[in-house]
This record gives sequence, structure tokens and C-alpha cells, in this order.
Amino acid sequence: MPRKRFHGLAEDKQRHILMVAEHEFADRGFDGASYNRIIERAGVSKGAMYYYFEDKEDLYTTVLRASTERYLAVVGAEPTPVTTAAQYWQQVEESVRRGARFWRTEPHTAGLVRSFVRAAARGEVSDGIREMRDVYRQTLSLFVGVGQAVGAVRTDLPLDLLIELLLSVGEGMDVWVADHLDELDDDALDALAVQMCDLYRRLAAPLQEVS
Amino acid sequence: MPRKRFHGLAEDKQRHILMVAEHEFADRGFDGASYNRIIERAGVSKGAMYYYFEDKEDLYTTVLRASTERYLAVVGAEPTPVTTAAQYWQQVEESVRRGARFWRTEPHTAGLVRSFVRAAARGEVSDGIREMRDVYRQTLSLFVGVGQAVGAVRTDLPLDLLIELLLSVGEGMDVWVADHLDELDDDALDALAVQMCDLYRRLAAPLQEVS
Amino acid sequence: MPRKRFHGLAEDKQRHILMVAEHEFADRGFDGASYNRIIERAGVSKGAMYYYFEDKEDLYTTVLRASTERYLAVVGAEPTPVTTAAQYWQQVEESVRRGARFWRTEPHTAGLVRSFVRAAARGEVSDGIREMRDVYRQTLSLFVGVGQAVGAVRTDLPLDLLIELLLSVGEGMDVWVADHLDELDDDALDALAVQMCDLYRRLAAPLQEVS
Amino acid sequence: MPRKRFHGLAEDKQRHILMVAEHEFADRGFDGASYNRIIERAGVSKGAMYYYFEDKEDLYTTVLRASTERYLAVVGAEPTPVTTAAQYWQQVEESVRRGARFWRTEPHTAGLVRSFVRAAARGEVSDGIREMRDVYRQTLSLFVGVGQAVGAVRTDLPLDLLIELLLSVGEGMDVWVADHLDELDDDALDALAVQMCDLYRRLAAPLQEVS
DNA sequence: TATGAATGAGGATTCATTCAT
DNA sequence: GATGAATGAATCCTCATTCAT
Repeated sequence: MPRKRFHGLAEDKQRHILMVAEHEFADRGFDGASYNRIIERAGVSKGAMYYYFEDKEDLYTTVLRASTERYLAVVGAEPTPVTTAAQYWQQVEESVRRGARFWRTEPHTAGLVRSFVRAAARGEVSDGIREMRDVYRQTLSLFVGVGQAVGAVRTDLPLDLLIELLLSVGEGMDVWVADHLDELDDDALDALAVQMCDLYRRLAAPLQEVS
Repeated sequence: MPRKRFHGLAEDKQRHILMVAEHEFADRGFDGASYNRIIERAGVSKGAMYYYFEDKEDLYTTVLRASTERYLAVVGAEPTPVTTAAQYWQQVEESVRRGARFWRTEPHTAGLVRSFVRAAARGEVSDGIREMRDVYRQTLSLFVGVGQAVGAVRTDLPLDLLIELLLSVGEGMDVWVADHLDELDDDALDALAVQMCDLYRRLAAPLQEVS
Repeated sequence: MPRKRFHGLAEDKQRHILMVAEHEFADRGFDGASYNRIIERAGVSKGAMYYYFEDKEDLYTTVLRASTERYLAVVGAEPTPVTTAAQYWQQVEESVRRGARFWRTEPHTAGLVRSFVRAAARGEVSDGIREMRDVYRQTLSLFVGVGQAVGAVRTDLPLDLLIELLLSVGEGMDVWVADHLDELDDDALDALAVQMCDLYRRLAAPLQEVS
Repeated sequence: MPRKRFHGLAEDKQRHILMVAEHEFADRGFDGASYNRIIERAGVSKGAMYYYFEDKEDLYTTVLRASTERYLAVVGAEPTPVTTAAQYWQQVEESVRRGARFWRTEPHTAGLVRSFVRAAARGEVSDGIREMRDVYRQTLSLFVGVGQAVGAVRTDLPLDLLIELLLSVGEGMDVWVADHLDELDDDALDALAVQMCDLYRRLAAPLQEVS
């Protein structure tokens, strides 16, 4: 039972609560975040918060879902059909570029997703969080599958390992960008998106293409 | 960091305390770990623990330092001189292979390092933890530098970004291996080490070598 | 007790609400029961519930009253006139037998009454609950009085003590039956009713009859 | 793990804490009792209380154990050997008489035990509470067994049913006495003890002796 | 050197009830 | 007649740390 009467609230208030929560979760991860602090900062009574969300995790997954939706809407949730590897990588590059722009406009969201991916990798994860993780991975699987179909992506690694690697290298870039956000202008960010895509390609391309 | 006091203890006791702490930190990360639980399980008095270690974080960095030392002793803390890219990658492959074996024999340590790398990426990190993180990175820098000297490693990316990426992809492999440890025998692990090295090479090799 | 409002509802809805409440109260006692949970499970709005019933206790007594009425309707709320001790005990035995059958068909009600009798014995009992308790006791008083009139029941104990004892031993049997309900078929239950009656008789008979 | 460092405290403080807890548990039962209130009234810090007792239940069982020990020490925890039914009942009467005196001197303890027996009958009981309950029942079993051996106690009922009944009727008397404690002087209490014993005898004696 | 008793703020969550609509 | 959003005190329990001995 993910969420409840929360969506009856004024849009402003909804956004405010989710934003406060996003900050807290992004900064400190799920375990480290204080539900009390979120409630206090949101200016909501304790009872009200438990009226909107079942528990801490429900709020977390709700925040995450909203962020994911916004992110995927920007990046493109589904791959468009391609027939050649070149087309495929071009499509990827555009996705990455759009994603990079999202980094800029919503740094907190990026931080949230970062903390989530990390937490989700941890062993003892609840159902709600696992579910969200799987959404992410399945979206990525889709893209990888299309790439394999046109011979753009290697097939010699277990699929879940390949996905783990792509996620990791994405996270690595993400962390680095977060650390250097102040020094990067739009052009630099665009250049990084190209680099990012190149990295994906290096990791994922079949052997013959690389050497 | 009053570690002199701690190191006056019998080696056995030292090892025992660090082992208990390693377990807890590996399982639950720094924030999630309970200092009380560590103290209780170690069978040490509370006062004694606060006599040996300044606080939770001091214990954490001490544990981490010990693990790091053991790990680097196995993997090779310093690169041996090489003159060609081929030699360089061979050396890397051997390091990775030794590292993979370490994964096997000390899974808890691997888990600890995993949780640490994650925590260290987090924003508000204390001095002690940052210091430990830098030890890791500097060691990696050394290897990367040698690779660049012999033309085995690209120089078109900021050094810290390249290191971040290598760490990330290593962590990704690490997570995947941890999830599949039961299904992997020694041969499979050796094969993965080769794969791992290939991944590093894909990421780090200069452009001309890749395409 | 604004029960008129409640009784304006469709009979179906009334029954449903009372049934849900009966379950909750039977399972967890008055204090342990959650009014929120009852409201939720009944599918009634919070405001409506507080429109039908003054508060948690009002619902409790209402549920209890309904159960009591059904129970007494089966067992026989009023003693029929008898002239000999033998007739009296025969009447009691039949009442007990009917009561035993009620245990079978409405185990939840039995559980409710059990939890109620216990709670009622507790010190700080509210007026409403005390009132309900007295209904039970007065009905029992009636039966005891008839027994005393025909010399079937002892008169050497304070009436309220005798009633307390009869209730207690009934509760004891009740608890035991609830624990063994699975193992008991209808015949066994009938035999227990006879035993039950014998126990009442042992406790309540005048001295000369016993020894 | 029942209790811990609690017994290192000054006897006075131990007694004080247990007394406060006994009051609360006696008045409101296990579920109804507030651990916070006990802590506050005992004048102890929250952390200290959790240093002495693992949790609420640990305190409860500790209080109960202490009360039980005091009670059984007065009543006589083990039956002395008897050879005739008459001797047996005489022994029981003396036990009951001693128990009645205990009622007088420690009414709170009696209340505690009352609330416990009730809670223990409830379905979902934790291990610690069940264990305590079994201590009570086994002690009673011992006495019943001796009675059966000399032909003083019936053997036609399941043992656990017989014990349930004896406990219940004892509880009934207990409740009545608690309600009338103000009106009863020592002589009246002694007389009640005799009555109590008679009631036990009525319930437990074999058939031929009764009719 | 070493002990372990003591602290109290903080953790997430549930509660019966009120009241503006 | 009826709704359901909102309340905030209360629940049990864990935390890292201090300090008198």
C-alpha cells in the first residue's frame, strides 16, 4: 500500500513536503534521515504526516517515485526503435545529455537517487525499496536489450552484472559531478555527457568493436 | 586518535575487538552500526573502549586502517616499475587477481570497504573518514600515474574523475560478486578477475588503443 | 449514549459495525483494542462513528449489550418457576447446555464476554462498563435467588461472593474450552456442559446436600 | 535473558523500583501499564531503567518473580507428605490460611498476581510470561498430585482443566476480598480462608465423598 | 589503567478525539 | 446527517557519550 490521501492536498503543500523529504533523504540516506526532522521542517503535525504516509518508508518510496518519474520523463523512459549500432549510440548519447541537464536543474533529486542506489545495494532491503530499484533496473534492461539486438552491446556478460557496472560507472560520474558542480558551466556539462556516453560504450561494446 | 593506548593491548585482544567492529560496520555501515553493540560483543567494558578509542569514528577509522593495510599488503601497495603498456596491464591483472582472492578469504573486510567507500562519498564526512578515503585514492593514483607514464592509461580526463570511475566500476563488480558469492567457485572467480581487468582497461586505456 | 442515532442505520450496517468491533474487542480487550482500526475495518468514516457512538467505551458497551442480549435469549434470561431442588438443577443444566452450544456457534461473542468479565473486575472501571457488568450479575442473581427459594442453593455466603465464584468457575471452564476447542466435538461439549452444571452444584449446593 | 545488573543496586532502590512497578502493573495489567510512568515515578533516568531491565516485559517478569517467591515462601512451595485425605485437606487449609494473611499484608502483590493470571490466559503471550505462568501451575499441580495420591482429589477431569478451575475460583474469591478489604477484620479473613478451603474441596473432591 | 552506572535526547509509530466543512 | 483532515501527547525503546570511582 504505497501512499494514501496525500494527493488530496493542495499541490503547493504536496510539493513542499516532498521537497523537504527529498532534501533529508538525499543528504543522509534512508536510515540516516530523521522522520521527526522532516515532519518538523515541513511544518506538519505528526499525526497528519502519518495520515498521509503509512510510515517512513512509504514517504521515501513516494519521494523516490516522484523523482524517478520526473527523471525518466526527461531522459526518455523507453528506447525508440533503432536498426544500427551507430543509431543506438546516438540515441544513448542524447539520453545521457538530457540526463546531464537534469543533474543541473535538480541537483537534490540526483543526490536522492544516488543515496537510493547505494541503499538498495545493501542486503536487507524492504519490499518497497526493492520494487523501486527494480523499476530503475528494468528501464535500463530495456535499453541494454535494444543495444544487444542491433549488435551494439556485448552479450558475453551476465545481464545483471552488465547493468550493475553501468549503474556504478554512472554513479561514479554522478558523484564527481556533484563535487565539482560549481566549476562546471553548461558547455562543460555537455562535454561530460559525451564523455559519459563514451564510457558506457567502452564498457558495453562487444569485443571486436573495442580492440 | 589515541591509538597508542589501544596498541598496548595484547595482540589477541586487539584483533578480537577489531574483528567484532569490522563485522558490525560491514553489516550496517557507519551510521547504522551500534557502538554499544560492538562494545558488548567484544566483551570489553565501556570505559575501556572509550579509553582505547576517542569515539565511534575513531574506532571506525582504526578498523578501516587495519583492513586497508591487510588488503594492500595482499594486492601490492606500490606499483613495481614497468616500461611497456603490456607489462603494465599484466601487473594490473595480477593485482586484481590477488584482490579477488582476498574477496574470498575475507568477505567481511570486502564488505567493510564497500560500506566505507559508499559512506565516504556522502557529503558531510568527518576528517578521519576523509583521510582514510584519501589513502585509498592516493594508492590508486600511484598506479594510474605509472600507467600514464608508459602510455597505458589515458590522460584526457581529470585524474580524480578517472579514479572515481575506476573505484565505482570496482564497487559495481564487488556488489555483484557479493550477491553471487555462493554460485562462484575459484575458477569462476579467477575468470572474473580477468574480466575485471578488462573492464579497467576499457575505461582507462587511451583512445587510440581502444578503437 | 447516543444510540438512537446508530439504530437509525440499516440493520445490515449496524450488524457489520458491531461484528467488526466484537472481533477487535474479543481479541484484544477494551484497552488493547484500537478504535481507529475498528473504524477502518468497518469501512465507516471517522466522523460518522463519532456521530453514532460517543466514544470508544460507548461502542464497547453497545457491542456488549447486543452480545448479552443474544446470549441471554439463547440461555433464557429469566428462570422459569420451579418447586423442587431437582427441578431447579435440571433447569440449570439445560441452560448450561444451551450456553455451551452458544460457545460453539459464536466463539467471538464468548471471547468478548470473557475479555469483558476480566476487564470489569479491574479497579478503575467506567460507569458504562460497570452498568453492563451489573446486568450480567443481576440475571445471575435471579437464578440464584430461585435456587435459594427451593433450597437448592446455599444461603451461608454473601450473595455477591457466591455470584463472583460462579462467574469465576464459569470463566475458568470457558478459558479451558477456548484452548481446546479444536479437539472437542459436539458430544464432548455436551458432556462438558453436564460437568459444568455439576461444578456449579458443588459450589452452590447447601452443606447438607453435599456431605 | 531475564534480568541483569539490577541486583547491584542498593536494596532500598531495588525495592523502590519494584514497588513502583508492582503498583503500575497491578493497577493496569501488563499492556495497560506505562513503562514511562514507572520510570518517572521511580525517579530513575530512562537510560538507567533500560540498563537494569531489557525491556518492559523483563521488568514485569522480574516483579512477578519476586512477588511469586515471597508468596510461595509464605504459603509453602512444596506439599509436605501426607497419607490420608483428612491430613491432606488440613494441609491445604493451612496453606490457604497463610495465603489469606498474605492478602492482608501485601494487597498490591495480590493485585499483581491477579492481573498476571488474567493476562497469561490471553492468547498471544510472550515466552517470559508463559514461563512464569507455568511456575504457578506446576506448583499447583504438585499439590493436586499429592491430593490425588491419597484419594482426596478427583481424577475424572483433565488435570489442566481442574487446575484452571481451582485458579479461577481462587481468583474469584480474591477479587471479592479485594473489593471488601475495608470491611474485613482478621477474624473474618480467617473465616474466609476456611470457606475458601471448603470451596476447593467441593470442586476437587471425588464424587463419592461429595454426595 | 580501567570500570560500569547513569544520562536524556532522540528514534519511529499509534492513539482517541475534535472540528470546520 | 456526515465527512475526513488534523491534532499532539503518548507509546516503547536505542543511542553515543560522560564521569565518579
